[in-house]
Amino acid sequence: MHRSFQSSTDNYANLIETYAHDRALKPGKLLHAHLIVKGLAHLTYLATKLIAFYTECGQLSNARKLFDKIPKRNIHRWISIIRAYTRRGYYQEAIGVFTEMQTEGLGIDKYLIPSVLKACGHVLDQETGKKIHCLCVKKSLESDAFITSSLIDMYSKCGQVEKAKKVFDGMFVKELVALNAVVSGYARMGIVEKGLCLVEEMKLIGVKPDVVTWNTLIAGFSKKGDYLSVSKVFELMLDNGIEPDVNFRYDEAFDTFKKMMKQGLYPSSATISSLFPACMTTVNLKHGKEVHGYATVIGVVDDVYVKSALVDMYAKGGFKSEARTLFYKMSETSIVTWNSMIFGYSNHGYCEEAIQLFEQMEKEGKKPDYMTFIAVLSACSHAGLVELGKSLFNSIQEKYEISPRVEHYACLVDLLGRAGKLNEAYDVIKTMPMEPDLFVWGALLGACRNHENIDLAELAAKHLRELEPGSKGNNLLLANLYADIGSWGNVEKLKTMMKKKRLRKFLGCSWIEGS
DNA sequence: ATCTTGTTTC
Repeated sequence: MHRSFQSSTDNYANLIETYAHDRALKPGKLLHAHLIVKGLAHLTYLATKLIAFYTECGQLSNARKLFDKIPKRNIHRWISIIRAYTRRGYYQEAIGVFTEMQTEGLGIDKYLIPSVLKACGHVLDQETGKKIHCLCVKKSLESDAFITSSLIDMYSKCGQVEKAKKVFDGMFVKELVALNAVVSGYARMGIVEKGLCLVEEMKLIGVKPDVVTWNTLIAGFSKKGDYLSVSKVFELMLDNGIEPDVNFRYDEAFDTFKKMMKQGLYPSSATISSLFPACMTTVNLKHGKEVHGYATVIGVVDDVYVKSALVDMYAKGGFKSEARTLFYKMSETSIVTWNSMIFGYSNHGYCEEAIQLFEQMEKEGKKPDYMTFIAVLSACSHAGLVELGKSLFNSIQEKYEISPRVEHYACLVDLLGRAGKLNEAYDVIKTMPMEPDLFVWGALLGACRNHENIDLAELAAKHLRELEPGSKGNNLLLANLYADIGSWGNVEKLKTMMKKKRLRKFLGCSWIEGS
């Protein structure tokens, strides 16, 4: 190949990458046309870049068309489209293409497997994940650190933390990323202590935890409301010194947080990137702004994690304009940020805006994920938009090819229940493809109280007692319902039953800010 | 050379 030819294709490739990065659809299409005229568009090297470009712009059918033009046995085309899909969150599609590739008998590529496993983890596709695990064992790829870390992450995300741990135990050199993935699995299952133990254990053999490790632990303990452990982790973090990957003044940042925590201001929703639990769900804008200022001063405010956490903080607190300003100023958006905004709108009664933002995502070719639908369905629920909610629920699978999770069914039951369609809600529960969890029955019970349906309420309460034997809250809800309709005998019966079972009221943690 | 971990929940 001529040198000049080579360098001109390289230039084209770089240009396509730039357009992909900027999601500059029009210039990219023009360049594509130019390449066709020049007779260069068929080159695999450029075609694979164009596939990534179209995927990045949300133009899936164009990406697929190009993909179909490259000869089937060319491995680069498979790698390029699967990676592009995974990057943009088209996980189901990525898995689909991978399956296609297996059908073609092309075997597995060690650089491709991590992307596919990532996709499996995101859509909870354990079945494909396990198959890939088997293939990796067959091809002796389990010793590859990237593959092992990805396997661990996949099991961890699918709720199989013990399996993740087993793979981790088999690792010859313990990778930090793999450790973090296991810890995150423990956190997800609510057994963060195990994660902390593992971290301590790994420190003994020279694996140094990093920012991600600490954030995962803090997030895990915060979610459980175990603030004592949160401070313990903070102390540990200080003792260990953080690997400085960003150049700023850790000491001052932590002094502030330590001071805040001494005052009882614990971060209750875990946050941020390079050390910034920018915190507080019980939104205290004063401290939040302080942390925001801090992040600005030390120059981490543009970090996507930091900014997402800030948007979330403002959105949670109902500080609409602050959240919105930050959101629209973000150069790099993450699906989490969109979701936080939609939740923020929805939880503060701006349901119309929540739905509008969802529609805007669509316009911008941003693929919603399962969390987006929880957010937008709860907006419909609050606004009483039953029909819209139902059609959105159906679109999850049909249009977006995301498998509805138990959370979505809980939203649907809530939507129908609030609207008084209790029987329809119960039908959903009877026909849903997975076991209803406590949020599903909880939604039904709540609706039963508002719409005074004793039979269904008793049924829901029965299931809740089985799912959550230690809790008193659901029985209280039922007792309130009995009281509402004046069924005092039943109230007494329930009280006796609760006494017998010694159901103690949970001690609630609440934090009220002193002015 | 390409690939993996941390932010959002009814």
